[in-house]
Amino acid sequence: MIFSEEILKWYRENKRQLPWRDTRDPYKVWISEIILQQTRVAQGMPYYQRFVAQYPTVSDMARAREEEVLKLWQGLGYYSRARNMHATAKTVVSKLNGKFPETYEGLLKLKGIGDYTASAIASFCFDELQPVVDGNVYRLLSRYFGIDLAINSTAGIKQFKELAKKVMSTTNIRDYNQGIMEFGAIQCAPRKPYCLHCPLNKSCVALATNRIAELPVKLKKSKVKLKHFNYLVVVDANGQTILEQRKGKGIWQNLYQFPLLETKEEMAAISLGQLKDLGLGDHPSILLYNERPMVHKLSHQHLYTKFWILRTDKVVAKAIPWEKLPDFPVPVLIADFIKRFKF
DNA sequence: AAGCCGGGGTA
DNA sequence: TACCCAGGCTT
Repeated sequence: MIFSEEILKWYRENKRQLPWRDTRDPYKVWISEIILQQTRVAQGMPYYQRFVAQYPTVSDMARAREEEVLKLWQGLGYYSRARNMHATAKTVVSKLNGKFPETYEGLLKLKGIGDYTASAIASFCFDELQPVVDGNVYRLLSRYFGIDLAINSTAGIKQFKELAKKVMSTTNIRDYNQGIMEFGAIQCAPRKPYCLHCPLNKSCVALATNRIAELPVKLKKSKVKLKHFNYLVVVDANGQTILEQRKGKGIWQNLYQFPLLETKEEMAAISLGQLKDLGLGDHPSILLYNERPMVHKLSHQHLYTKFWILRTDKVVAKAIPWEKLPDFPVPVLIADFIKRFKF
């Protein structure tokens, strides 16, 4: 049987019921695709439900404040997705009359929509003949066709896209694209795929040559960097604390955190001179909350973190009541501390 | 072309 | 642990 027919058949028999599969509304499909970038379905599902409930239309999202969108996104990671999503909602409303573009080319111009996401929305909503090539598709194609070209090299990206286009269905691109990703995710899983009862096992090159475990090939990723974070948790005379918004380029852009001292080495003690003009007076008490640094692991950084509790009998200007903290979008590292810290 | 950007699930 | 996830943007 033809490759695409096998995919479609398998999909009909094995598809999961997912809310964004019941609609052709590009707004909802778009939300689901942004959320699912580098994110498993199980992790993204509750976020999808919350975003659709909170913002039923693109106008609702466009009207929201970025902080509110980030708060709803809190815990999903890769926060540029949320910022770009919000910016695109505003663009669609202000420049496109509230309507999403209906072509791959048009969608590609929007912030946060790259080749994969433009192909997904164009094919799912408008039946445009564009193949989707996500991590699942790379894996399936590299194994089935026995291709050891690195999937994240420039040549690999180009070749896999061409191959995906060559083997795609031209009669039901919507189900086929959903199907090939589902097949890769469930049947052709990263480790221990179910080759024994795979409908493609008669013609899979990797299986025939015993290379399932070696494919796909991926270029090595850069090394993890170690950083030392010292958070200054102020407790003032009114039991209020200080939060600052992260600006600039790095991680957690536009999220909030306690005032931060980043150091080259682990810090043993804090002197009054390091308290960043927080307005704590001359005699705050300094207590180290965790003697052993907590290690917060991101994919590219390991953050060795200490929380320093700074109590003062002064009233600190612009301090925030502890009960207001849940209103602010914060990294998981900060949210976990807030949850555990009782003062 | 390579680096950067989160957090969580899985074997 | 190491790898991966319905990737995209910046340098």
